[in-house]
Amino acid sequence: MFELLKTSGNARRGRLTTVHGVIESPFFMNVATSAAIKGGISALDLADVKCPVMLCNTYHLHIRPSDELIRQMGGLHAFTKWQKPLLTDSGGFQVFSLAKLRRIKEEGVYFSSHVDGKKIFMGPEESMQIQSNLGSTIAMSFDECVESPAPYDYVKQSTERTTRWLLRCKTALDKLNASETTLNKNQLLFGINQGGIFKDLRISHMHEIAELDLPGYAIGGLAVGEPTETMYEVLDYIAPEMPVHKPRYLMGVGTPSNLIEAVARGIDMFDCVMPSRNARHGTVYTWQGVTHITNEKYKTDDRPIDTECDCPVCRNFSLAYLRHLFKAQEFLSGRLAVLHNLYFYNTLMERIRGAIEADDFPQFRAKYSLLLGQKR
RNA sequence: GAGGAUAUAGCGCACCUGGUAGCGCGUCAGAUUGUGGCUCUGAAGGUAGUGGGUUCGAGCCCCACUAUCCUCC
Repeated sequence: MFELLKTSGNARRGRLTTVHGVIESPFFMNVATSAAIKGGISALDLADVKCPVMLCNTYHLHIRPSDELIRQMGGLHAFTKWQKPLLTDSGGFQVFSLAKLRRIKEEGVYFSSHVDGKKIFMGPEESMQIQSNLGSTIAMSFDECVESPAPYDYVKQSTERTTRWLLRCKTALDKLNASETTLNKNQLLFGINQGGIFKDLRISHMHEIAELDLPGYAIGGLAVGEPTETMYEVLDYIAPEMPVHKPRYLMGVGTPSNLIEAVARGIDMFDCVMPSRNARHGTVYTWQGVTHITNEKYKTDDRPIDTECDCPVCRNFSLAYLRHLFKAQEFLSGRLAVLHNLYFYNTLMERIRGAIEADDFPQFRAKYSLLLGQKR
């Protein structure tokens, strides 16, 4: 159940209630692809970085260790010891971005595993079965994420197929949720809007999937190569077409600036590999902009990453120490930088929520939207 | 003590029959958007161990010295 608590312009402050707990929105989901946040972070660390939702990947977990195994171990919550809400991706995006030799048919996608080349078939029913086995709080529908740019005719054909796949997803998950042996009988299905950067396809697709009255809706197929301004234009016209009383999830986005700008356009949920991937490569976020830990200027810098940050890393370690860890390729470098970046992202969302509540969001946006994208 | 080999960027190497030096790693800087612990882009950095000779011209050919390595006694 989603409650819309307050708005500020198009920005929304809401609350999503699930069987695994209540989530205050807007929020950012922390990506744990293979049931672990890369960088050596376990579910036990996530409270320290104020993580509201963990996101795991259907595609990866299906291949290894397999969803059947995870189900046998009691589902993802029991397996990972994460007790709060958990979202699973559908596998759609990975099939299109990682898998080799894929063939898209009406029934689904045939592809080879990126791990061992094994031939795999995944369609809407398979994706739902896998996510049901994983027992996540929120399951995402199986879609095709079309790369950008793509020709209009192909996007149209693909989007229509994604609609048909969504119907099959709903039928399949309803059936699974009704089964006595299902781990999470309250598993929620979110639909995904596609349509590339074509306004008429985006809007007609949104209207079609909204008719299913699903518990939430996502916008897919953005931040896949198009200019940032184009992504904002799509949000400008698609968000008003989305159900008001359902959470809106912009998939795979983005930079701190992207999050602020998307919230300003009415988005409630995000996920992105950026804070964790960049952290592992030495790029960290601060309230004065992004910076590279490995820069020589930090060689003897005794200050924390961000003097305004009170994360466990900034309370204890200096830039000089972190730079050393990166140069020495110590495993700890990634772990500490990831903890900081996740704390930063989750705190950013917390401050956005606070700003909307305090009727201060326009000022917050004006102050930070540009600043957070700049180099410190 | 004798014989042989090598000396070129911080490190490891290349430059074919002599025409004023390239590569990898590292360093420095920048990318990175539903994560294959990646990947990509750009920059700085050497006048070739030292001295001399041959030549219009030497990293390359010759001599001496120095250093290092290998083998033998």
